[in-house]
Amino acid sequence: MNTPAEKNHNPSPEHNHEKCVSKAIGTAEHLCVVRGVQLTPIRHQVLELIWENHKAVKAYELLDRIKPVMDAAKPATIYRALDFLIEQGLIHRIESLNAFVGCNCSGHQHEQLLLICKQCNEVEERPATEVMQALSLEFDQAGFVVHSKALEIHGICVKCIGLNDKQN
Amino acid sequence: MNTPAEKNHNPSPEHNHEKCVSKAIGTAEHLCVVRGVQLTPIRHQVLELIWENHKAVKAYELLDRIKPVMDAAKPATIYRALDFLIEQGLIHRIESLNAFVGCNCSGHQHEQLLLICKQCNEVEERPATEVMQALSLEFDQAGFVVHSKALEIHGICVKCIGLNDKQN
DNA sequence: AAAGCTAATTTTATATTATTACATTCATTG
DNA sequence: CAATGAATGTAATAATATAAAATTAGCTTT
Ligand SMILES: [Zn+2]
Ligand SMILES: [Zn+2]
Ligand SMILES: [Zn+2]
Ligand SMILES: [Zn+2]
Repeated sequence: MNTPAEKNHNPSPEHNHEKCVSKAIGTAEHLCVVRGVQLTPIRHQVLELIWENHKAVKAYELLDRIKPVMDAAKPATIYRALDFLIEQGLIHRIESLNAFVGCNCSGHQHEQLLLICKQCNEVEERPATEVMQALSLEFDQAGFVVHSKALEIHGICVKCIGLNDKQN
Repeated sequence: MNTPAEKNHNPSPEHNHEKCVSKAIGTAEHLCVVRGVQLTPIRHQVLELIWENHKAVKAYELLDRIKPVMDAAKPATIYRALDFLIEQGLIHRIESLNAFVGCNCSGHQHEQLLLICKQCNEVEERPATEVMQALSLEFDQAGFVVHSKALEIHGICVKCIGLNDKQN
């Protein structure tokens, strides 16, 4: 496979991804202890796979990737782990892609604006405070009581624009 | 079937739905002529089914509902019609539900805020100008070039809140 | 009218995503 | 240790969506 999404495999040098991972896993472990829920080996495994990079990843991709380690894995295995991680706010489900991505705001305000790059498939999470405020006003005006939000934007991220420009 | 989503089947008296339908179908016919594209019988049929109400409707529900009239209908029949209607901006796809709803801003600005009621399943489209402006700023700050937006809010609509309150 | 072209449709098959149900195992605690 | 509830294993299937090839219908050109 060599789709556009697979290009740019190496993160930019100034991005220390090991740090991202250790922070995310550390936070997850801590939160689960605090909350008295179990970050079991399967759940831990899935969370690590999701955090291999900042790209949106599909459930069945995760299944394929976990099989070498856990031969018994079935769809339900993955979906159950994903459900748990979503409940605990450790990952986001991207509705418009049927895909998942690690959340790096875990524990704080969780419904962020997701900027999803069509070219590198990376997802940037943004608090977008002004947007959220404008949304609140809108809900008040409409008399609408919010339970959950999916705010997903598709386009080209700043890194890919830079790369594209260089190529010309 | 008698899920919560099927309650409130009668639109409020002040809502003349025939008017909604005739406006939507009229606009669609007009736009297709202007654009030199064909609103074929199948596409027209599907658009009418979608406009039976303001609720989100699933592709396979449409398939079931169109079969009595068009026995030959298959998934591809529906999905092609839906693709066409989406391309022409005549309906919205609701990513977080895998469902569809008529668009009543057809021809104008198309990416609106969708307020989706969990109780009655109706979808309200709102231009939400302030939100859109705040979003634009956010994209500029992020250096992100937008191709498309999915702005979907789930909760309880003002009508259902009213009904719920009366019941207490 | 016949041939050629294009958009739309039909048909069959299959891919992808997600859930259900039930049996079993594991961890915790009384 | 036994009871309990949480988590996992396993199989089957449901729900959503697309691919590909053959056919048809409506035009255009000759
Ligand atoms: Zn990173
Ligand atoms: Zn990118
Ligand atoms: Zn109406
Ligand atoms: Zn409602």
